[in-house]
Amino acid sequence: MTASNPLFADRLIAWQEQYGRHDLPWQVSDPYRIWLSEVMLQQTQVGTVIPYFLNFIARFPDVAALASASPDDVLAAWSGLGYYSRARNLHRAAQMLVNSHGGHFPQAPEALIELPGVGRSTAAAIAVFAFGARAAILDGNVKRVLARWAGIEGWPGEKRVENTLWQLAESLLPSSGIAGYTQGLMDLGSQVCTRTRPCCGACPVKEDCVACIAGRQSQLPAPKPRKTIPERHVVLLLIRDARGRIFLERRPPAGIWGGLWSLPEAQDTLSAASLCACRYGVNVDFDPPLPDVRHTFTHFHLAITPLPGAVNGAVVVTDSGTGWFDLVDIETLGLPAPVRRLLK
DNA sequence: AAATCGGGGAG
DNA sequence: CTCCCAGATTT
Repeated sequence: MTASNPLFADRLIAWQEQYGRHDLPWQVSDPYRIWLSEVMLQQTQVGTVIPYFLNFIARFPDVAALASASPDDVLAAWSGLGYYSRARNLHRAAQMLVNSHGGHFPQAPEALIELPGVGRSTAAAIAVFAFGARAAILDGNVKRVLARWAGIEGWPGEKRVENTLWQLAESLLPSSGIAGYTQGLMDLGSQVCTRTRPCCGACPVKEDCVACIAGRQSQLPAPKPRKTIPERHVVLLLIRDARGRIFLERRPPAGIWGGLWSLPEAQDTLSAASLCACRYGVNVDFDPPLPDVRHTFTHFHLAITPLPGAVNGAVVVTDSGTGWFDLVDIETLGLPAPVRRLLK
């Protein structure tokens, strides 16, 4: 049902006609402008591309003009867009078109993909918009739309996930109205099915969207797995009083270990004493730090430096967010696992 | 500060 | 094949 639902394309086409974009400067029949826009849009947003596009076609109105331009002039027209290999590839491709294709664009995606700077998705987009070919695109917007609609798990940068998405994209193609459908996918991804806070109320395929139905819009598509999990470091203070009790502090309600009793936390070993005096009104003599303890969370590593110390003199009365506890009582307290381990 | 984006090129 | 990069922009 999902992989071959004809209604998906029909709803998208109808939505695009009413709500999609129809007046972009590259929504023309000229393959040159379509190609140029697709390359510019590869890593750059529509709003940024428009002025560059207009300037570019003013300077280089067709393939022949671009092919005969100097590399410096092409780069100059590209300056500010970034990813300058796109401009160099564009220039090379224009010369290939003039020298090997009589200045005309080949129509098949398999031929278009031979041009430098044109990959599978860009080749399909050109073939669709310029020649009405029945081909699937898969850019970032489309990946997001399809991953959400079909509930495809995993990070789309992963080969397996990307293959699944390509397969799905091919299977959803309509038998007619390919240009409106393709434009609709792009428009939906950029205007409705946005990365954060998608406007699902305005979506034409919300009725059978897995992410929308399950409320999993923020989880699909899965984000890129962090290669290096961030490393954070804290100093946890093991403060004892004369009776051997340990000083604990209740953590703020939100954030890590929210609301749990925990050891006081310092930025570093040097600032610990002044922190205790200032914040808790106690004078603490600290011993040398104990060896670090590592604890791994889902999204970061935490290196804990345990810093033992003892209060000298009378203990000042504390507020309800802090307290002195006997080790036996600590057993029954809600403590973060690494803190509990530390206290043993 | 970290993620994003499609294609090319290196390994 | 599988990484890793380019760069401006967004979060």
